[in-house]
Amino acid sequence: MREATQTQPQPQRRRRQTKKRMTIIEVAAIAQVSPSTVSLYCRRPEEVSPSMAERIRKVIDECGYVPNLMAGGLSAGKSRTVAVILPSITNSFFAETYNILQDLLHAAQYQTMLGVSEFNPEREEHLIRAFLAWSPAAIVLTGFEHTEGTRAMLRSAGIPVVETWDVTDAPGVAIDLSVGFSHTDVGRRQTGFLYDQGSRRVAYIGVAAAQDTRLHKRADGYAEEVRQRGLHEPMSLVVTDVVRASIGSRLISEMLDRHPDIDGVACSNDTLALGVLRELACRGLRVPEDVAVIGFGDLTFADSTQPPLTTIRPPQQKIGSIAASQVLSRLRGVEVLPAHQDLDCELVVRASTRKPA
Amino acid sequence: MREATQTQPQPQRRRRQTKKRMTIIEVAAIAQVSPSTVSLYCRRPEEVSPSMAERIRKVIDECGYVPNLMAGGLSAGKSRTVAVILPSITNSFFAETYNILQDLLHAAQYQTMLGVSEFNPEREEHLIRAFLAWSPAAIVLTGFEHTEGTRAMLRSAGIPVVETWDVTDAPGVAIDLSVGFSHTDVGRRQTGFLYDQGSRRVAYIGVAAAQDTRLHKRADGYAEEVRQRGLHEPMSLVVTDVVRASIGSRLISEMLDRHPDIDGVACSNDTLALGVLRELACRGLRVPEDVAVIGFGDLTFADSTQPPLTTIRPPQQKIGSIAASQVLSRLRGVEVLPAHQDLDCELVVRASTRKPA
DNA sequence: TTGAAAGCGATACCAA
DNA sequence: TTGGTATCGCTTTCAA
Repeated sequence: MREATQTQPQPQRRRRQTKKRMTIIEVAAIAQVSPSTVSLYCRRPEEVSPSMAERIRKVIDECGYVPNLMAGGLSAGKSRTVAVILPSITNSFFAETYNILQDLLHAAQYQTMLGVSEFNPEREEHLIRAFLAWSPAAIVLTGFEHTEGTRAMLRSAGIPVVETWDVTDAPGVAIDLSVGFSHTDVGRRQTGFLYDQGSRRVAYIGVAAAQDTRLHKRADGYAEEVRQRGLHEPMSLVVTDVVRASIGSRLISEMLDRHPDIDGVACSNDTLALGVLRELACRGLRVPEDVAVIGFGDLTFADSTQPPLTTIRPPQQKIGSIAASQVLSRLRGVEVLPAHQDLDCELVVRASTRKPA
Repeated sequence: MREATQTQPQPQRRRRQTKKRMTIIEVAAIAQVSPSTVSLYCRRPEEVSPSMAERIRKVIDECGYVPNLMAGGLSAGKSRTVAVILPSITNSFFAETYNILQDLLHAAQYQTMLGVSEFNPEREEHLIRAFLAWSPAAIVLTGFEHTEGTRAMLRSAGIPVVETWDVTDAPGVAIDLSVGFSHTDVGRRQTGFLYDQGSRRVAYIGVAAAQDTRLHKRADGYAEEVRQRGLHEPMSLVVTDVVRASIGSRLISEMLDRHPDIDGVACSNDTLALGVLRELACRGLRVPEDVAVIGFGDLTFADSTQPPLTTIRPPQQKIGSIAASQVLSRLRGVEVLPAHQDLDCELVVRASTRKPA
């Protein structure tokens, strides 16, 4: 409801009634300097003389002045914001990457905006479109799988783009910068390790959102390794579903029905592996004596499963810190080398596999 | 590097050389309407005549016009952004709340900015200060524990504030709106259920960041219930550390050393409970026959531990959806009732506890 | 229903 | 080093 009358007409017609935040002009007035100087102080304090700096600092502190980033961004044509898109943050390894990224970028005075795409490229495009309306200074994505629309938008946006959690050799695949690791290698390594510790018939099970190409690469790595060893045909079971441990139980059951003689299982994910361990225990199969199990992710529970889970630990934090430094270097105009970083995963050997010979 | 000469002086001096995004003025020119009309169409299409709307829509689609939200926000004095602060997103129940929030707010054309406070109120204050520079339309926090600075900033910001994941009776504690559940009740319920299913000596173990007051409330609920039953003194072990399953093993060991006769354990967290299960198995104690175990969180692995874990499931998604609707109602000027929602948790009974009598 | 014009609060160029 | 001033792109009165 509005007030029916106004006692006195305001000198300027007012557009908003809320108590307004302080502006740079008011700060300048109180500190008895020009707004330009205050602005300069806020952005590059070292270029202002110490005496003025001190005067301005005091006023800002006392008044609790918070600069309006929208005004600044509009004027500068860009904002101190970095958009980050992750496929998922629930019980996944990606969350840790965001934590590090947020910390590092925040320390450099950049805000992060997080979008969760649920492994869906259309959703990702939608998120990116929304983010671009904020003129972000840079954007961090997961993987190389994007819609054409996404690629077009990002190219014409002319800002640094970092794609994470995967690598590519093929030229022209990466939009700009990238940091990640080879998922094919992960699949090979999981599988190879199972053979090395004595398994002779190794299966692969996986669950993921339809569009999780990284999972499929890991499964491909499995198949390559199996073929190279030449002991049997690949036996893999990869389904599209939400990742729940109970699905691991279901999948290993199915696998055992089809191939009762397997003695090793590589899983696309630790959560899945947990379900596998449980199902094997229920069936009276011993781990690792009858069936060895290896996971992926090294999630927080992996060291306490029964038996503790051998797994591959992706460089979650390193991905975050390198992505941050790539972004920051680029924004500072420093050349980023290498533009594409290929990191290593760590094999964490626990009790769900035997000691390799 | 700059161009050495300019063939013709530009009509206006240019400030930036990058290819610029399309503006509302250009859209208006092409569609042969005024910028005001385009703006109106973007915000309230129904107030524009169908013929004009169609003309504008076509131009926007064809040109891929993306409005500059910073300009809009600056002009309107507020942005279509909602800041969300969570204590943690790695292997925690909070992540799911963010997913739902993001979805619902996005559908209503609001962006979310996520900050992770790591359970640290100072960090939270810092994040909020940074967010406020974007003039968010609303802000969603976790818990009622904030610094004085935070409370002051939020009060003077004059925007809807929703505090989540906890409830309070005390007047003046909540800043504005809230939605959550009673952690004391959770502690009581975990404990009560262990008694009900036959345990006579129930212990509590917990791990959390120092400032996680909600965990302490759950531990308090445990103590209350123990005292009410009157069978023994409370036996609890709550430490400050990162949440890893292996810590559960350590804590239950310590507990058993001090109190070898316990026959029930309530855990502050499922991850912890996993470590407990493992340690009990290692010691040859049967679950639930010798010691019954109950967790909190119903994380994705809880149905596949050995044995599957009885636990309390917090209304993660409901918190997110109610928080979103509280925010949206308030922003639409609708009165939000009730302003403080007290939700129920669900007891999920699995095999780590006996059947209650 | 449509349009003209005055800001919104910064930045960045240039001159002093 | 400091300050004057013209924008940045949109929203919002208010008048037509």
